[in-house]
Amino acid sequence: MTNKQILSSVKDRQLVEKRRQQIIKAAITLFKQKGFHRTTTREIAKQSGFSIGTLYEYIRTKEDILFLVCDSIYEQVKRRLEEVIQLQASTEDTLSHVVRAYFELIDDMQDEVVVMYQEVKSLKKESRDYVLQKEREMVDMFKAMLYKYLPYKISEVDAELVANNIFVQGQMWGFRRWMLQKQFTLETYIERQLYYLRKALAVKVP
Amino acid sequence: MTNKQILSSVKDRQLVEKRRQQIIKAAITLFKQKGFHRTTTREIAKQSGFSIGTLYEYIRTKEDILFLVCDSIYEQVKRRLEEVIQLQASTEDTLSHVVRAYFELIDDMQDEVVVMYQEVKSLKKESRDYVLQKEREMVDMFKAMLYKYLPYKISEVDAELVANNIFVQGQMWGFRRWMLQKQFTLETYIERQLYYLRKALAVKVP
Amino acid sequence: MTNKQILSSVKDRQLVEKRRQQIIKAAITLFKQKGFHRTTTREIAKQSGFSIGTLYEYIRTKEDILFLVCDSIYEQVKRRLEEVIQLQASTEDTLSHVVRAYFELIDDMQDEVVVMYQEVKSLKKESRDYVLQKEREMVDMFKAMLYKYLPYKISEVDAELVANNIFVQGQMWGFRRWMLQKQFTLETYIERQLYYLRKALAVKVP
Amino acid sequence: MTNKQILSSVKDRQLVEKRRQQIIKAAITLFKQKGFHRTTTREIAKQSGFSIGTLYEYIRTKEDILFLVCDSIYEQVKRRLEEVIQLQASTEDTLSHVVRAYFELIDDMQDEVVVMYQEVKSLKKESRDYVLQKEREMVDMFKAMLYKYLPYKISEVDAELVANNIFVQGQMWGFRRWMLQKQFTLETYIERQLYYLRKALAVKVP
DNA sequence: GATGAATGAGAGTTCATTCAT
DNA sequence: TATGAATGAACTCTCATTCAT
Repeated sequence: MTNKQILSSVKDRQLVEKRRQQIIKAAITLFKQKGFHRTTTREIAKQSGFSIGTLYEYIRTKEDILFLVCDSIYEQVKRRLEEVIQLQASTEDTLSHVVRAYFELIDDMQDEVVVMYQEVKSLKKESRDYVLQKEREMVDMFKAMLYKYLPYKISEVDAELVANNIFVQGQMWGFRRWMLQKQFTLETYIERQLYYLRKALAVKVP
Repeated sequence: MTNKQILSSVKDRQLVEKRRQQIIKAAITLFKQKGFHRTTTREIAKQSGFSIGTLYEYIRTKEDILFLVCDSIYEQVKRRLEEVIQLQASTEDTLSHVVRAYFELIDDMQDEVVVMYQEVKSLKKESRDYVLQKEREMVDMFKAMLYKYLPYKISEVDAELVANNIFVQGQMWGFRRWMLQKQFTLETYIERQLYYLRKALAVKVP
Repeated sequence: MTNKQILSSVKDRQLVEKRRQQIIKAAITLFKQKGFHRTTTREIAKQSGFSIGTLYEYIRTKEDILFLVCDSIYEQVKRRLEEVIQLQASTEDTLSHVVRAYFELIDDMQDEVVVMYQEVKSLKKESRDYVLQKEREMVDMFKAMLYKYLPYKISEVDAELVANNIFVQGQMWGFRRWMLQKQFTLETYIERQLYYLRKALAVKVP
Repeated sequence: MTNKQILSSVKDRQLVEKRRQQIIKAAITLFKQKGFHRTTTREIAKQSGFSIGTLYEYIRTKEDILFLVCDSIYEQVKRRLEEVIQLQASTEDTLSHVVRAYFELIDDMQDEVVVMYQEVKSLKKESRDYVLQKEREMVDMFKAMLYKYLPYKISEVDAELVANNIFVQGQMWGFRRWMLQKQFTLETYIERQLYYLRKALAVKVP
């Protein structure tokens, strides 16, 4: 799965993987600055450290690059979120720990996250659906946590809502920096969001 | 303010205003379908009902159109939000009423809202800042409401946070339709968000 | 029919016609020198006397140019052949007159004819079929003449064969110059071909 | 002669010959489908069964491949024509036999012949002249036959004309299939062409 | 001898913008 | 004011050819 679906004329699977990481890294840097549409394939090639011809040995169209980028970021975020959940799995107040870890993760991958949310919509339906599936899965992780760690039974609809709220509040930290950063550090942001989350969920932990 | 800053070679102020409304309407229709970058000025002219030459009598660059569109939408949303606040100003549980009205407004202007949030980032810094100022003002309206109607004194930081949360939950209804619509109608969405909002704010109203 | 099927973004029909004649003329000149594939659209634009952008206001793809060229040449050859037939319609030995006129016509349009036969095959099936239909019609004119002016009844199969032979002997004069021109002038070529044609058809005229 | 003039970095003469046969076979297959210009060297390498690198060990440019192909086909046609002439050399009505054999040969090598005539023009002058020399030689064979087997003395000019006509009528069977095949089988085509040829030449044989 | 990754000139095409009418 | 033909910079993508392994 993942990159596999994008054809490359180069046979060496390892090399393909390496080159694609270079492409992704370069593309994120550039998309961050000027967005997908204003970034040219030549610029991506140059930033990747090879020629335009070489770039096209590893992708077929410019859209492929966008897909690679979005897919890679979603995959990373999701993987890191999974790791966190696995680790925290037995602590008390796991909910808070995971939400905190999620917000930290977003902060850490800030640039990537911004790029991703700005550009997924430029993917054509098929690729977009594929990528958004991962978002669905992340929200589902939050739902699963709510079911598991809440001291009472939450309805499915409410779990869906709260999970989405958490998810979006994470994005918000990436996206609305320009508005939030005057008053919040990551730490205060997490702390206050958790405060209200616990109140909303009537969880009394720490 | 607003359009005034964009130069037009046509002198008749009224005509300028009329034509620009046509342009904005046409552009929103098209941006909704294909986004700003994939829409051509020719298409906008055609959809507006006049020639490409005429289009350029009322704007100077393609970016101007984007600015016109974003500015117009923000302005509308903001104006409608102000109206709502004015109207509801004396009811008990004004908070709920306004939030509800805001969510309904977003639902009503769904297409415009999506277009706006997808494309503001394509504006160059200066125009973007100008437009985002309106977003700041909207958030401030929510903050003002919290100060005014909450039965206790909320800290500025918390007001900022909650106002942003409300604001973003509105956007969320416009943006995350693909994820939410299986389980929510506008009514249930509003109802459940308000439920959690009240719990978080420890407001016990209805 | 003809050009009509190729879309142009320019509205003025007369202008379209005029510009396309320029394009056709330029393209023939260039195709003659280097063939379709080795000629660039930029070169065609330049030779046409306008910019690359303007070229693309009158055609959509490079293939369109090839179609325009082939179609135009076939149309001309066919039209001139029809005129000749009309004019000669009552003379005795009309057959010889028409064949002679046809050979002269080929000689006159030598460059065009060579270009046409070299490049039709590069058209995609649909366009090619459309153009070749005109060749079919020309052969049919010869067949019609054989039926009408031969002093005996020729079978359909034989009419088909002889008509094709005449047609191809015309092309041959355009195509095989490199081989024929050492020994033939147009006049001697026509004279000897007609000599053998009459013998083959057992027509004794002049 | 022949391939010898095309340089190869590989020393083993036999291997060169073997590889080139592979290349020629692959190229004909591909040129038949998409023509010379639309076929890439990579495709030729793949179809030949080796890598692009290896391909370039046996040729220097893409044009070399075209030359190899054209030359090889001309050589084959010519060789087979010579064999036929040798064999039939003593029969009465040799003329008919050879012409018949020539038409059958064309039918047999139809694909190759079509490829060849479509693409020779893409060779650069020098190579083209080299290849066309073989065509000259074939026409000369027909001329020689006319001198030898006609019961009267034919002028050189007429011999040239008739030889070319025969030659072109052969090509015609390869090239104008789309027009001829509704009414002719190879057999009827040969039979009717011979019928008219004999009448034209006033040969009364069978 | 064989391989295939790398190269980059160059091709076709688009589209924001201008300006004469 | 309105029009739309003209422009050309800029973009994506291809492919013949090379060369280190």
